[in-house]
Order: sequence, then structure tokens, then C-alpha cells
Amino acid sequence: MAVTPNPRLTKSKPSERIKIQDVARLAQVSLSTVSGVLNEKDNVRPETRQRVLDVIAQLGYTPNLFASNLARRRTKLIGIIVSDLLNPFFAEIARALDMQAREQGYETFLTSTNFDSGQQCAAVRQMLSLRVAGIAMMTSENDPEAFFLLKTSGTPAVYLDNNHSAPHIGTVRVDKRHGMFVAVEHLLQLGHRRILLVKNSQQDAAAPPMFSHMERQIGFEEALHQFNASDMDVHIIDEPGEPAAAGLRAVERALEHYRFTAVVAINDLVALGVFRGLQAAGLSIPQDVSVVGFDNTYLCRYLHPPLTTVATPREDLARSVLQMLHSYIDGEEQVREPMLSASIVVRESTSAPSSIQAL
Amino acid sequence: MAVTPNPRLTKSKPSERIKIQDVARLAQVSLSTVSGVLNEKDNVRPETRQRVLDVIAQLGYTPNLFASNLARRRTKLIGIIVSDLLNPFFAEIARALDMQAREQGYETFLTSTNFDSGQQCAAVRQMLSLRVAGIAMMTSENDPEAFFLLKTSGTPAVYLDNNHSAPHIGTVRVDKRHGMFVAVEHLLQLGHRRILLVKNSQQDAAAPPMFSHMERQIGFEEALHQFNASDMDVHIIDEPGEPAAAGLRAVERALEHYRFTAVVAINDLVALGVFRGLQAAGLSIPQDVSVVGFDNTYLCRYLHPPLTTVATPREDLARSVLQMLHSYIDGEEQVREPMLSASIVVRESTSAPSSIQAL
DNA sequence: CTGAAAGCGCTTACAG
DNA sequence: CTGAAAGCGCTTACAG
Repeated sequence: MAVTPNPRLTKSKPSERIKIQDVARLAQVSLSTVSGVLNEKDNVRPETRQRVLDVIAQLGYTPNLFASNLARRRTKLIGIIVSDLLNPFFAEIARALDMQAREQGYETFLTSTNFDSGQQCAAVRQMLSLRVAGIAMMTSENDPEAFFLLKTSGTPAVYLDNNHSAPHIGTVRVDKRHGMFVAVEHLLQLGHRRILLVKNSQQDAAAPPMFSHMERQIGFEEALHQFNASDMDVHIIDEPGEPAAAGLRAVERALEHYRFTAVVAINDLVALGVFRGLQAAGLSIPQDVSVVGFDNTYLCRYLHPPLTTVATPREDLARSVLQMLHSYIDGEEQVREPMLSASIVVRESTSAPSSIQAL
Repeated sequence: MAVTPNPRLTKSKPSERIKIQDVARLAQVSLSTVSGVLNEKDNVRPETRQRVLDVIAQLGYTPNLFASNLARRRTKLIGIIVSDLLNPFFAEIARALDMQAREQGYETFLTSTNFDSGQQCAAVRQMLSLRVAGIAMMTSENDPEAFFLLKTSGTPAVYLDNNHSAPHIGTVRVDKRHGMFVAVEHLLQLGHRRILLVKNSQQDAAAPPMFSHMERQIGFEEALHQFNASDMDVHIIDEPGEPAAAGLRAVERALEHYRFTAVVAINDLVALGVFRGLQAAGLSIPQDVSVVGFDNTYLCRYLHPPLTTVATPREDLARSVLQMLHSYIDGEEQVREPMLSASIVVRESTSAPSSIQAL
């Protein structure tokens, strides 16, 4: 008779893993009791509870999340999707969401898309496979297929500054238009007329323009229009690529073609590159050229000179996103979409243009 | 007779979710066939395969990762744990690991610990619950309990610059000691003798010193020792808190107490704060004080002046980590622990001290 | 508080 | 290529 080897013994890791049965046996309680302890139900006597906890510690038991979430048919998971972890704006949002969600008893999963539509879809699929309770879609890009996936899945989701909506999908807005308006107004009031706006579009030329960029540009134009100075000379340059590199290249190119006394960068990282471009050309900030950024990331206060920028409230934003997500998760249909305000933070990178200072 | 409502109809979302059975029924094939299509097995006729894919698309079906991973008893998941997503060094490592792992057919999960031991443990537990195939522990802090959890779990793991090991746990080293040695040598050769080393320890004073910081300090001291100049005047200052803020405070404090012509920052973000501190005090870099950073993050080339720093190869590091992880996953016991080299990148933040320039 | 049992949605031999 | 069946490790009523 052939002896078939016991698979329990020949197999490696997987079957060695200890499970809830092992804990129950060693602690001499039932499965339900261990499960109760694990899930902090209040129907376990403290003494029993302690015994179970001891066995768990002794065995180094870790519950299998796949088994428990499968059995439970819902999860306490929030998926966070951002465009770019290297941009402190997104890193700060991700951190705020992560910390706040944990306080509320959720675990989080973080993925970045690198501004790529394909990766955005893949990220959504991953989150849906994980059956997350909700998704914080903190991206600039905006793939229609990703939205479609979310919509048909019925999974609650909150976008950042986009115009998507569905019964379980909403948007948190930051009033970037007004933020930009105020920033430009600040420059105009200082006396600037020759202003350069530096944008940083997606690599993919075929992709639709980013909503949040459009908003900012509208704010920019509104300010110019309202101020209505006759001697205005405004240029807009749109450089693709990594934001800091784009800011640098934009300035290099602009300096060849026209004069300007102030630069508005579409975000702080672009402003970083703008700084370098100006300084490499021997221009001083703000004496020769004033610079305004956008987002008020932690970088601003460490630049030389410290960067005047527009603050978009990160903590409030995270709070609003989670609040909306909870509403959707609870099945509410009419969820208010908040609009957070943006405000200017004046530091040392802006001053009156030197032609005026000379007066 | 009371009529019990059909739970299928009263329950909301969970039971509405379509599953593999629904796909099988609509495509008129068996469960195994759908599963085969999903997992790209080659035993399905192209025609059948297409029919199944069509139904999947039509239904918007997303496989339940919990069910499949539970049934499979293993995952294609790599857990990435970093200390701080706001530090570009960690963000760049996370991105490199993520991209490379995906190319190799793995999904990744990213968590950050914010340099906190408790959060490091929690992160490990989360990863173990997910039954990840391997863990990339890219942290500066180093909690013994987290290591214990990993060790007893049997899960493959690779640390960054630590001295942990087990049959399935290893370390990738970057020769930070030599990197620091070269950086200090560079300053000494330029003629600097009054040198300030700015470190940035963990918030938690009770925590043990970070291995990678110790390595750097040893390299620092070795260089001084080998150069053996008689007129050496070296200070070391250790400031807790956020790295950039710490660098700034360290310089403010140091300027009150002693003179120095060069600063070595323990990392680029600390150097950013050092820049600000010096520039706020009206000192120019490198004319008055030279500054060297560490890590060669993307920031360096955009600072004013561009920062001389020590490059630690991010892509190679990610490659080595994944390679080791794969070896452990394949059950190899004797895995080589690579040592990657670090090299200095001289930019414009270092020059001879002005006392020498004046000669 | 306990125990036995059904079920979560997949995968994977196995016999056709 | 297909279909029926067992099993992954939990949770959750349910009857005691």
C-alpha cells in the first residue's frame, strides 16, 4: 500500500499558520468566544477574555483579514487614492486622511496614480476588490472609466474638486477660484502688470484638462478683468512634466521672450522650480520678480525667501471627506457638498515691482 | 402565518453584489471556467474566454479579493512600510518599490509609521492580517516588538539599514558610513575645520537611537579622525521634531553659541531647515557657511544654491529589496545581504571657507 | 456565556 | 474543456 504523505506535514507555510480554532482549543473556549474577544463584543467575561488574549499573544496569532472580511461581508476600510506622493500637497492630504480615519476605527489603504488614467482605473479596481467601505479620490486627473466603475459598484466615494456625482458619490470643493483671485489681486495691488502664470499640465496631451487647474485659471482671469488696468501684460505658459522641473523650464523659456515682474505658479512645487529658474538667471526674489505659489505646503516657509502662497486647508478637507464618506456609508442620499475656502498667506516672495519701488 | 421577508430582498448592498456564479450563469459556463479566465489560465478556449470577459464587463464584476485570497491561501501582495511620507526620501523609495513590484505582478500596500514604534507594530499587524507575501520595512525606527511579530509569523521581510536578521528576514544596506565619510572629507579638503553636524532624533526620547543615524555619525567621526587636523572644532547638535523645523532650530541655537563654517545635515530635509536658518540670519551659502545634505532627494537641485549632498541610490535599493524578498518567498535560506554604495554629489552649497578664500 | 452549523465567494484538485 | 464538491478561516444567528 502506498503511503500518501500527510499534506499537513509536507506543505510549508500556509498550513502552519495558526487559526482561530487553535486559539479556542488552547484557551478551552468556543470559537464564538474567541471571535467575541477579537471583535470586542461585550458578552465575554473579563476573566475568559484575558485567558483568550493570553493564548493569542503566546501563539502570536493574527486573524486572517480575508476570512473575517469575507464572513462579515463588509469592511472597515477606506481607500485613499492620490495623484502624486512626491507632491507634499498630496502627501499631507494622505497623512491627514489616514490619521483621522484611524481615529474613527477604519484602516486605510493608500495608492498613487502618478497622474495616469490607467493607474487611476487600476487603483479603483484594487479598492473595489478589497470591498472598501469608501474611497477618497484625491486626484487631479479624472478618468471617466474610473468614475464609471465607482458608479456601477455602488461604493461610496468622494472626489476632490471635480464635478462628478451620483447618489453615493460626491465632491469636496476648495474654493481655488477665489484663492487664485485673491493671489492675483494681491499682485495687482502691489503694482504688478507684467504677470506670468505657470501651469503644469498632465504628461498625456490627450487627457482632458484638469478641473482644478481650470478653476484656478478662471480665478486668475477674473482678477485681471475686475482690476481692469489698461497697461496689463499677461502671459500664460503651460509646461508638462514633473512640477518643479516644469517650473524651471517655464521660466527659462519665458525669460527669452518677454519681461515680467511677477510669477503665479499653479502650485508650490512649480513655484520651487520657478525660484530656481529666476535665481539661476541672477534675478532676486522679490526685488526683480515676485512669486506666488499655491497650496501652502510645508516647503513654503523654508524657501529663500519664504513663499507667498494660497492656503488650502488640509485638515478640514480630510475631515469633510470622511464626513461625507460616512454619510454615504450610512445610506444617506442627500449629502451636502461642502466648499472650503482658500486664503492667501503673504510671506516674503512678493513686493512691489522695482519700477514702482524706485519712485 | 407570519411571512418572513426574504433577506435577499431586504438587505442592501452586500447581497446585491454580483459574484462569480452570476458570471458563470450568464456566460453559460462553469465556475471553473470563469475562475480560469480570471486567473489567466491557458486552459480556456479563446472564444469561451471572450464570452466570459464580455459578461464580466457587462456586469461590472469585480472579483472579491477576500474570497480569492482566502481560497488561494497565499497572496501576491507586498507590504511597504515607511517612516514618513512627507520626506521625499521615503516617498521616492515607496514609489520605486511600488512601480517595480507592479511590474513583477504584485500589488502593494503602503503604510507610514510617522516614526512611531506603536504605529510600526500596528502596520506590521495590518500587513500580517493581509497575509502579504513579503514586507519592505523601510523605516528609520526599529521596534523590537514589530521585529518579533515578523519573526514569529514567518513572513519574509527586508529591513533598510538595520541589524535584524532571521531565516526569512534580512537587511539591505546603503553604505551611509562611507557616504558620510566622503562628505566630511570633502569639507575638510576645502579647508573647513569648524563643522557642525545637525542630527534629528526621534520625538520619543525613550526610543533607542536609529541605526542609520549611528552609521552616519561613525562615518563623520572616522573622517575627522583620519584627517587628523590639529585645529579641528566640531559640534554636534541633536534637535527633535519635524526635520526641516529641527534644522532651522538647530542653526538658530548653534549661532548663539559657537562659530562654524560648515554644516553637515543628517538628511536633505534637515538641510532645508538649515538653509532657512542661515539665510534668515543673513548668512550666505556657501560664502559664509557651506552646507552638505544627505540622500540626494529631488529637492536638492531646486534649492538656492543647489545642495551638495550624498546620493543613496533609490532605484537600486528598491530592486535589491524586491530581489531579497523574492528569494525569501521562494524559500531560500542563504540570501546575500547587499551593500549599496553612496556617493557625494557636489553642487553649489559648498566652497572653501571665506577665511581661506580671502588669502 | 457556549457549541454546532451555515455561509461568505472564491480556488483547486478530481472525475468526467 | 466542464461540473460537482471540498475547503480556505472566519462571523453570526440560533438553540441551549
